[in-house]
Amino acid sequence: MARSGPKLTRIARTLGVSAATVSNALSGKGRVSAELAEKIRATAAELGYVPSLAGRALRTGRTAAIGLVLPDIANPLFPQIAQAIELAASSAGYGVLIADSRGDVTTQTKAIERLIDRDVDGMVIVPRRGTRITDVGCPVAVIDTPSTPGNTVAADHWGGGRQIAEHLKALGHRRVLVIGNNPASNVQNDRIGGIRSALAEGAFVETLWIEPLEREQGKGCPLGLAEKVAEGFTAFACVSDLHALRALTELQRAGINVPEKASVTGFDDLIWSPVVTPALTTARMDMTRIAAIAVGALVKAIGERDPTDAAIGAPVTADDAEVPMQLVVRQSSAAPPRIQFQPGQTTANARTSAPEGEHQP
Amino acid sequence: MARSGPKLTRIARTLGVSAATVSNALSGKGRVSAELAEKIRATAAELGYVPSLAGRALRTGRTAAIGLVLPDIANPLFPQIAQAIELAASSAGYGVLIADSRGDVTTQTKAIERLIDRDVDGMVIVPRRGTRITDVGCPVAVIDTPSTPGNTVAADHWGGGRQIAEHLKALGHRRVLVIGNNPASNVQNDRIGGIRSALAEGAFVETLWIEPLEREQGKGCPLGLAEKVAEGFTAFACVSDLHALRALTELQRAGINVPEKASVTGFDDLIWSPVVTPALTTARMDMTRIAAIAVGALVKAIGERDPTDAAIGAPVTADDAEVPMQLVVRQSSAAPPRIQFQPGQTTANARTSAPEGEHQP
DNA sequence: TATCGATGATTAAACGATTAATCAAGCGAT
DNA sequence: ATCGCTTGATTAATCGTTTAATCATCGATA
Repeated sequence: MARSGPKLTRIARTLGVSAATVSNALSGKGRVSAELAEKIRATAAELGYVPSLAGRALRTGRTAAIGLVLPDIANPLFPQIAQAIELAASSAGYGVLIADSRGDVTTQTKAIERLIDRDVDGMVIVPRRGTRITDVGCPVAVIDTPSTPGNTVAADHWGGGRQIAEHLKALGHRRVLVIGNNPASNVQNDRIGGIRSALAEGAFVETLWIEPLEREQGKGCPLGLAEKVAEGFTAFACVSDLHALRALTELQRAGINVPEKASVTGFDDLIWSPVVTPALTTARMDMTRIAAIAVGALVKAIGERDPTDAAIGAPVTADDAEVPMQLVVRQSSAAPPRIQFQPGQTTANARTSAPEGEHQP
Repeated sequence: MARSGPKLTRIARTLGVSAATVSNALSGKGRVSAELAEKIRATAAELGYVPSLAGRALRTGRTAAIGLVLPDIANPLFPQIAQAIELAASSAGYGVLIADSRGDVTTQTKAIERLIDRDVDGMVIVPRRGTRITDVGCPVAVIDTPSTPGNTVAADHWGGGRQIAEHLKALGHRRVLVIGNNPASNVQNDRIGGIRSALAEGAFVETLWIEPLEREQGKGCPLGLAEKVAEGFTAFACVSDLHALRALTELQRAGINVPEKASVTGFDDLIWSPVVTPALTTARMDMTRIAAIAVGALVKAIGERDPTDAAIGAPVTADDAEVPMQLVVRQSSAAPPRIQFQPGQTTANARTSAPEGEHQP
């Protein structure tokens, strides 16, 4: 209720015109003379007029609010996403309502329903791994991965995987262990696909899935990376910085120095990545751009939509659905130990990227 | 606009009564006979009636939405907080609008203004370190620390500090380095105060502040913990798990095994705490309870407030402003190395808490 | 000069709910 | 039988904005 501020009628009365004229002048819609419009804008600004969203919503059927649905709000990416979406939305004049789904599917449905009941104009959904977004009854932007059908916009996870892989290859790694969490995740599969494709010739790649392993051995169980090192693996390419962190500390704990004896890479450039020792090499998404595209497409769809009609179909589409990832090289990746080098390899090139100090045996 | 769903009048027409009666029946306010009320509720449920928030907001001046303001949305605690607040708010019938302030003070003010312009009924603010909440013009619940004036509810950070300290003391630690980020933070000061107070007799405590150090030596600089170990420090009590992680990896990297040669503790039980090796000993806040109290107090204040009056004064108060923290003992804390033990110490007791394997020299 | 069009502003209805004021009916007591 | 009170429901106003329809004015055209 615009906290006791001036209403439209207040401005109208002040200038001796009708409320409709004020509305027209401010929205630039009806027919208002230039000078009167200017005068109206001036006094509106002077009085600090802020339109009542409630009044407008009632009349137009638009609440100027969008919902943000994340599968797992405990996801460490959440801050990045929320921040980016909020920025994009607020500069487009939209508010952001959050919906928690605690990973649970039924809870997610409930959360979406609550948003609908609140009459959001649209929603941004980062779907839970593998979940298909059912028709929700308002425009929806989906941020998942380019290979997902119905995806609106996403980082080029595959390309990010390629970049990580190229980086490791250039350093001289030939036996790489890819560490993922759950094979049902589209994002993870794309990242891994990218890694494998870039490493296809001349390198051996194996994949370790954490979640199945933990179902067997219990949460937080060791991943057995020391054994993998013994098997000749020199690099651990993790599908998220969280797993990279896990790998890093497990290796360190086992006395395997990173990056001298083994390299570790992650994804997403999460908060701790630059802070740990050694700082993590990772691939970052351009969340600001992704959010801008998602919200842009959403707002466009909202504008084109007749607010009185009911459900609409598929998620909205954007012109630019694929945003490149950026490789961030830090200290957790370097050339593999000498003994692992294959004959004919350009060791010189690889060595230059290795951090100073702590040389290998 | 309750997406093409049935309106009040629709129910009224179906039953041949007036809209006012339906409204009264549903809200239980006016005078409606029991059987008619029941019939109305039944058909409302059957038709799937959802009241239009916009219509209601316009009439009552209540939007049933609250704002959530966090100083730094990149804060890794954000997911926990947001999740808890959202849960508490939604079960009280409120939606949660997020406001990003990117750490910046002016941006924070802007964000708060946007929330006001959106007519939130109240807001929950987790203030930036040291910031006093100016009068915002709607009820406000502040979550900071019990010692902050104007605080509504918070974890007992001091008590959490004491628990960490008691734990370390019981393990036998006598030289403890406390690691904080910024001395201007109320929360950090309380945590450190608690630690120091419990360690006052019979132990030596020093505090290391990261932010000042980084201003000198650059972001991500080493904290020099190996030197501290050489100086005889056996435990590093960090004011956040993020710093604990930094300390842990720096120590591991320097070849100092945790917890055999040095213990590391954190705060907040962040996402990675159970996952790293060794898993972090930490102190957790009961965010669910804190959020419930904050939102409860807020909702109460909203209910008592006359929606037409303007600014109100101080933040709302709650009966129970101090929620105890919970010590979570994991593998990163153990008895200090033998050589550090003071004569007359009950080493047996301390040893029992130490993890098996990897014995000290 | 009467008419047509364009221009600039006003009127009034509508969005969907809440609520104070009003009204009708039933019943007990005077 | 009438007055007054309670009960149960209706009427109508209201919140603040938007917008279709209307109206008045003036200049130009026939």
